Amino acid sequence: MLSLTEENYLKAIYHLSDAGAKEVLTNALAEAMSTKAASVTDMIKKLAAKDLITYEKYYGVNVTAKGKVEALIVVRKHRLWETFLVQKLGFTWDEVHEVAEQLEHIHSPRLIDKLDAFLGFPKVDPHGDPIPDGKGKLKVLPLIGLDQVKAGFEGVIAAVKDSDSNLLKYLDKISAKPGLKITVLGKEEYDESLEVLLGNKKVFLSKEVSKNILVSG
Amino acid sequence: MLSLTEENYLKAIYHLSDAGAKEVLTNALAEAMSTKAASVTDMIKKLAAKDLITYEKYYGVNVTAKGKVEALIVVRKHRLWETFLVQKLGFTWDEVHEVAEQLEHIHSPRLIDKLDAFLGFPKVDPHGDPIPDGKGKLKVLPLIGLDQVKAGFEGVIAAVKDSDSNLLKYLDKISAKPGLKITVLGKEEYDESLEVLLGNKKVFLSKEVSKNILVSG
DNA sequence: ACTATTTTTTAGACTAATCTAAATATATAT
DNA sequence: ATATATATTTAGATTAGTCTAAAAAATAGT
Repeated sequence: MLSLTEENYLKAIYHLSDAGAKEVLTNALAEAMSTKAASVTDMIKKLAAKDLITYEKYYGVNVTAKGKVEALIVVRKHRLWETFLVQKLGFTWDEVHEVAEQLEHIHSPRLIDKLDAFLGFPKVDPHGDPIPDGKGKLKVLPLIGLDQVKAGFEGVIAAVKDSDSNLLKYLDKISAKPGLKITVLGKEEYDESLEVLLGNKKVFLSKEVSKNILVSG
Repeated sequence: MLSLTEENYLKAIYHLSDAGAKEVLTNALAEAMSTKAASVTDMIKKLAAKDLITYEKYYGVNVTAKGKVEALIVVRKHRLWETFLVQKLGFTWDEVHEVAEQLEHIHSPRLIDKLDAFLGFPKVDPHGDPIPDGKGKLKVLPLIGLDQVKAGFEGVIAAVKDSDSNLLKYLDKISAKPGLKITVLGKEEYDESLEVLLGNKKVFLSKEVSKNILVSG
C-alpha cells in the first residue's frame, strides 16, 4: 500500500505529465510539491523501485501503466469527495480542494463504492472534471479553451480549471458553472476579451478568464 | 496541531482513564496501542510537554482539561463519521469502526460542523454513545449494564459496547439496537442469563451478552 | 528485610521523509 | 569548443515514531 506522501507525489507526477503524455522533470515536481529537488530525487527512486514510474537520471520520470492506475484511483477519490462536499454538505466549490486533499487518502474501497452510489454515480465533479471509474479508467472528452473559439461559437461549459481559489470565486459570482450553455457574442481582437451570453446573462470575459473555461466543441 | 499518532494516543488515554477518572499505566497504553512500553514512554513525554497529560515517572499519566477537550474533539469526529457511514452510506454498525478511525483525523472544523448539520445534529452515534459538542463537552447519561438489573426491569437500550465486531453482528441479528424498549421477564440465578422482551420478540441473553448492553435506569 | 519478579525507563539504533551543502551532469552562449 | 549557467544528484544530517536490550525502580513473597 502506498504512503500518503507517495500518493501525493504520484498524483502530482500524473497531472504534470498531462495524464502520462510527457516526462516530468525534477525541479517541476519539487515546485509542485513545495519541496526541494534533493527530496524529489529520493522519492522518485522509491516510486521507480515500485514500478509506478520509470526514471532516467537527469531526464525526469514517466508514469507506468500501473502508476497511472494508482494515480487515477486517488483522483477518483478526490473528485468523489469534492462532489460530496459541494452537493451534500453545501460547500462552495472554491472551498473544497484542501479538504478533499485529505479525504482522498482514506483507504477503504468499500467506502468509495458506497460514496459513489450515494452520490448517484456522478460522471464529473463540481468543476466538470471527469471522475475515473473504480478500476482507474478515465473517459476523456475533447475540450477546448474558451479563448480558442471564434465569435458566434455556441456550446456548453464542460469544466473550469480548478487551480486558483480566487478564479473559482469569480466564476461562481458570474455563475459560470459546468453544464451551462454559453454563446460567444463577440470578440475584441486587441485584448482577446469576449462578450458572451451565459444562460441569459450578458458578461464580459478577459482572456485571462476565458482560457480557464473549457467548453465541449 | 496534533499529529495523527498524538491524537490516537490521546484518545486511547482518554478511554482507558474512564473519561479522565483515573490514571493510565504505561503497559496498559502499550497494549491498547499495539506497541511497546518504550515507545509509550517516549510519546507520553511529548504529550506531557504539550500539557495534554500530566506524567509522573513510574506512576502513569492523567489527562489534563486541555487534553480532555482535544480527545473529545477526536471522539466527536469519530462518532459523527460513524453516524454518517451507517445512516447515509448504509454501512452496518460492525463495519464502521476502522473507517471512522481514519476519518476522525481529517482536520477541518468547517467540515465537521457541516457534517453535523447534514446529519441533523445527532446526540448519539449508531452504538448509542453520546456525541461531544463542538467545544469538546460531553453530556454523560447514567447508564447501567443489563447484567446489573433485576427481573421485572423495564427500560430502553441506550448503548452497546462497541469493542467486538462479532458481538455487534449478533446484536444486529436479534435487533438489539439503541432506542429499543426492553423488559426483563426473568433471570436464571445459576448462570445469570436473562429472558427478555425486545420490542415484541422474546429472547434469551447470556450474561456475556447482557453485560455489553447498557440501559438507562 | 531481603530477594525475586514485574514494570518502567534509558540508551542506542532503524526507517521514512525531509533538509543543506557540495559535487556532477547537462544545456547555453559566444 | 570552451566557459558559464542551470539542473540534478549525492552525501551527510535531522525529526517523528518506532524498536531491542539493558538498567533502574516499584511491587510481591517469604
